[in-house]
Amino acid sequence: MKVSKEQAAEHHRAILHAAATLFRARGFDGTKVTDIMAEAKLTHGAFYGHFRSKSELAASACQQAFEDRLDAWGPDISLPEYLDRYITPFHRDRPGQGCPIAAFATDIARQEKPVQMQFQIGVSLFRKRISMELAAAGKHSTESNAKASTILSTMVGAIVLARSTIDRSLSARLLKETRSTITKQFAI
Amino acid sequence: MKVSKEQAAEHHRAILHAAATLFRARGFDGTKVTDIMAEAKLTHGAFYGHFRSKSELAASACQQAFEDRLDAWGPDISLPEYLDRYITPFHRDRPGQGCPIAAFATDIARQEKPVQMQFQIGVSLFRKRISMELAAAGKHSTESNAKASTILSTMVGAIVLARSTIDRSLSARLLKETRSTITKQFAI
DNA sequence: TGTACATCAGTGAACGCGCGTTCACTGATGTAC
DNA sequence: TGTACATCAGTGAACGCGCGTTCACTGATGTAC
Repeated sequence: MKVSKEQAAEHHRAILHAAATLFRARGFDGTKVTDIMAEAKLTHGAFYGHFRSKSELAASACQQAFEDRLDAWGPDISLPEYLDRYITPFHRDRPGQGCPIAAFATDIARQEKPVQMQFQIGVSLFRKRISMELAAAGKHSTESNAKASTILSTMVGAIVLARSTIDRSLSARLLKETRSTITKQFAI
Repeated sequence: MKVSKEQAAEHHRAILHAAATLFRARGFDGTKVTDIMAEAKLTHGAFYGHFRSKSELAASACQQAFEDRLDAWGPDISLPEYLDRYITPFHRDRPGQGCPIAAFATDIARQEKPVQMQFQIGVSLFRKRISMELAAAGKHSTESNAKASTILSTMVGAIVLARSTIDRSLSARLLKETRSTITKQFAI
């Protein structure tokens, strides 16, 4: 049965949002089109009225995930504050709402080019933001790019490792240690 | 046609080796049983004479990959030397022979328990080794566990990020910057 | 404003391909005599 | 040492399930008069 144009647009957004969440939580291949549509309260057949293919959705959902994430890092949130939120069990346990870099890390290489492009753009924006924070706060702004790379690697690595560690207390310790070591080593 | 017991054992090893390589290079789900068997110069039907299932092979191959990797880090190789090899385009471009942590990072959560267990064991051994190197070389041995976590996160994060960066020169810069920042920050 | 009809978003059955797994068969191995 | 036969590793066709995608159909929307 047909629905109103507004309703259809709402559905489109719901599908994109469901995809951005599920892809991050279960991976691209681990998420079925039917799952996404069910999450959006629709049946799978309606999918192809909204997107040309699962792969096309993957690219849009990747972009969406980065957008949401960068929006959530408001300009009032400093790098130390952001790290305090990022390197946490809370973030570890919510991959669906979490950092797309950590979520798609190894999956992305096996996706089609358009998905990789979106990922690429997201990573660049993310690193730029870190670099800017370092430059704003610190003295040696020439080093801020290099430092940003290292800090980003550490952030992503910590979440990825924490997620793959079954022992929850060991996993939490890993996060805590990493967070405090960053503070000491980079003085942030 | 039947082959000798030695030949069969050789085939078993070949399958395991092919799996350890291909799983790292293309992921668990991205690698077909047929591909593994072809790499081992056999046909897919023979697989189930050697392993009960693809999943069982995944666990063995994961263990194998860690074993190979840790064996390659001989006792004569110091942490700085190991980092010089790890955080490189060479490593980035050879996931099949590379670090299983970086290769399986996000995949592992979607595998069956036995595979996760093997991964877990491997990560622990790896971190222990880093921690020992730090304790041996440094003064503050109480901090070496925490530092080891951070360094491991950074190593894994750097390779994962470098692999997902399409622009090769940007990717190489990221590695170079991360390697040198670690030296400065941790004095190693 | 009310009615008739064309449009088109959504439904759910069905298709088809890929891949893990099974199985009847083959023929070399290696054991029994 | 040589021969006959049972064993069993490997082969490749076939099975079956899952999942992305298609399609005929439905019925509410929204336009034309």
